[in-house]
Amino acid sequence: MTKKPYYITTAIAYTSGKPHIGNTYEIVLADSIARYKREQGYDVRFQTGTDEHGQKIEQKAEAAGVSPKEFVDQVAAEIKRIWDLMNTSYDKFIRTTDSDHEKQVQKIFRKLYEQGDIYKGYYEGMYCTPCESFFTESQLVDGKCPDCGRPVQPAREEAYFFRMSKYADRLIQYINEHPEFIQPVARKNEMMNNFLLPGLQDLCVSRTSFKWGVPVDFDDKHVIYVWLDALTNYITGLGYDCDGENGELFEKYWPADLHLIGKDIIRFHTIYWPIFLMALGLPLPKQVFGHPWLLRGDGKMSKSVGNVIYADDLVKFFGVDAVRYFVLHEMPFDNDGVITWELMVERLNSDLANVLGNLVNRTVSMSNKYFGGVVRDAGAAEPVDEELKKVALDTVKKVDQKMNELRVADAITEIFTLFKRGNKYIDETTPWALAKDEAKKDRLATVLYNLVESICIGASLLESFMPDTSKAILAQVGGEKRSLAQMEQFGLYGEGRVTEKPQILFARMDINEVLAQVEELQKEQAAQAGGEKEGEAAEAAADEEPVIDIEAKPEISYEDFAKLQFQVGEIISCEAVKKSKKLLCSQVKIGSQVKQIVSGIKANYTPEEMVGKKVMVLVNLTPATLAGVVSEGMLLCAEDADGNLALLTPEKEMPAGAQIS
RNA sequence: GGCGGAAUAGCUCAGUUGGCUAGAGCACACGGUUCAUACCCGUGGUGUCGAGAGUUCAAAUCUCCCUUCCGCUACCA
Repeated sequence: MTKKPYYITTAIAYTSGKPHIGNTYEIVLADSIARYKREQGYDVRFQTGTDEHGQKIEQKAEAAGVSPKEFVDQVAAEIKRIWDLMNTSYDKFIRTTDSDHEKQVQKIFRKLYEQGDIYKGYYEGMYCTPCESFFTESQLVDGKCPDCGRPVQPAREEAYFFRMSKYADRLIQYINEHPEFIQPVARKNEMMNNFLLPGLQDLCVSRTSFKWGVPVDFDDKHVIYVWLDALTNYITGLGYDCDGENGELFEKYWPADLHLIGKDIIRFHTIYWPIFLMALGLPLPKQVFGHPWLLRGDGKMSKSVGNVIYADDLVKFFGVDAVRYFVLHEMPFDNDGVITWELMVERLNSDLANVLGNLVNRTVSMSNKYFGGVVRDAGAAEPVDEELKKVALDTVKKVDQKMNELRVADAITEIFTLFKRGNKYIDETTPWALAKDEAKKDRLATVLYNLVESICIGASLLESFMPDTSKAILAQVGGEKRSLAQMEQFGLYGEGRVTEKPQILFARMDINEVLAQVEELQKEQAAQAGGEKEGEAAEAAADEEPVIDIEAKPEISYEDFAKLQFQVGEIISCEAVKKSKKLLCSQVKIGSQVKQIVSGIKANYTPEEMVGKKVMVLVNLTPATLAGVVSEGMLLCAEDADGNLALLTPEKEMPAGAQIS
């Protein structure tokens, strides 16, 4: 009998730095699903890997004084090390710098170009520099920018674009006919309403502003931009060949059953990726699941604060399986989950140590004490046993059902319900009381047998989620790992022995001690981050603050620059713009006049704190109306990669109206 | 601004097509127990099911409206 194939992938991790716990969640989740599918009898192919191109990496490598390849080799090795540390059972770790991948990406690009899906676009006459937007001819209004009405400018940049609109209707149809394609379903509406139904924009698929990428082989000024390079890993990793010489793996496993990705890249996986596949004449993946994030409960993670949680630190504290348990259990299906040190210690103590660890411990302990470690069913059944058996067998079914819905957290909860039932069974049967009566020896043996049998079932189910713990439990109770089919009945254990002494599976931890250690760790981390900022770039560039890349604009002449009039302005009053989430409206004193200026900085500044600030103002900008309010200039701001804004202010006291040049 | 989602116990959440005294886990309190990792078992909730109105024999559930939060998106001079 041939097994049914099942192909599951994670997103490939960007090799700009060490992955934190949020990245790690995805691989552990995928691993649990992959392991469970194997249990279900599928022939599973599980692929993960790294996305290694781009300007950010080019710049980081330069800062570190190494070549981009050396840089990504190091980071990719680190990522792989953490994936291995987490005991994940991937079959293939693909890197986008793998030569066979790069070769295929080039071939794919060429093929799409030759069949007309990719075209070379020029910004000439269609680029509005102030709006930083590229428009097609049809979008222009009277030959001018449809947004601001100003003339569009000829630009010297060229780029390749993918004709997305050509396939939009087919994609809409596919999504409508396959309601399970985008998970959770709420995301489907977002994609439809925001992108597909309003009309898809063509996607820029090449860059000339950096070199670290796969070159377009017929036009080597260009490198192939991220999505065409990164997304295709799912097929190149199987040996896809665009000339039709596909490897066996591809024929067997494509289309993918599940792309597991973070919710931030759903758009690329549910719109661009399917369209690329359509263009290549390939079937689409069956399902894309955009999982939520695991966040810290006490604020955003930040290296400078030192509260970034890394998987290997967690493993040092709690061990691999405990960490796997945390991330899988705390992550709900469609909302962001929260993770804190307190929560982890609580889960460790109550679920892992008290419920599971202690159940195994007391069972092993009693078997040794009363029967010298021998476990066998003496046949002295009582009605109370039936309920335990029922819960055990039901748990198997419930776990299966939850896993088929990808409800991994719920599946684990079901297993722990069985362990809890085991503890209750001990109280119901009071083995220590039975032990006092020689006539009840058989009953005592049967009780312990039922316990061991239940534990074997629970431990076998646990394999997909906590593989080492599963093994450790089975070893302690002298049981064999069961297949799903073997868990349709209760009583397969036969006769066996438990280990001589119970091993502590999970030691309880004291929250205060943990927090004290965490504090030490955070100090170290913050100190390290501080050190890096002071310029020890070569040493630890991978952990530095992010490099900011923005699109390079064409060079301008001094004359162009001289057209811009900057002056210092003083904000004399400021209020939020109604009808807008991001805009503040300021009255700005510039020399003897006062201008009203609207700025999109509400997320970073309150109206109160704006007042009194001296800021840099672009004064001679054509007035425009924003959210119904006239704006007569622009406040200059710096912006980081996360969109945080900082107003530019004169470094020394300057009067309002002072010229800036 | 557009589209969508959410609001239930101290905390995290479940509540299927409207139907009995609204549930689970954690935390907390008390009781029991002693095989066990100071553990386990049991008991304990006056929760205006976000506010208001409506439909119905019956609403956490359906409709309308309001408030607050969140997601995606647009705008952000």
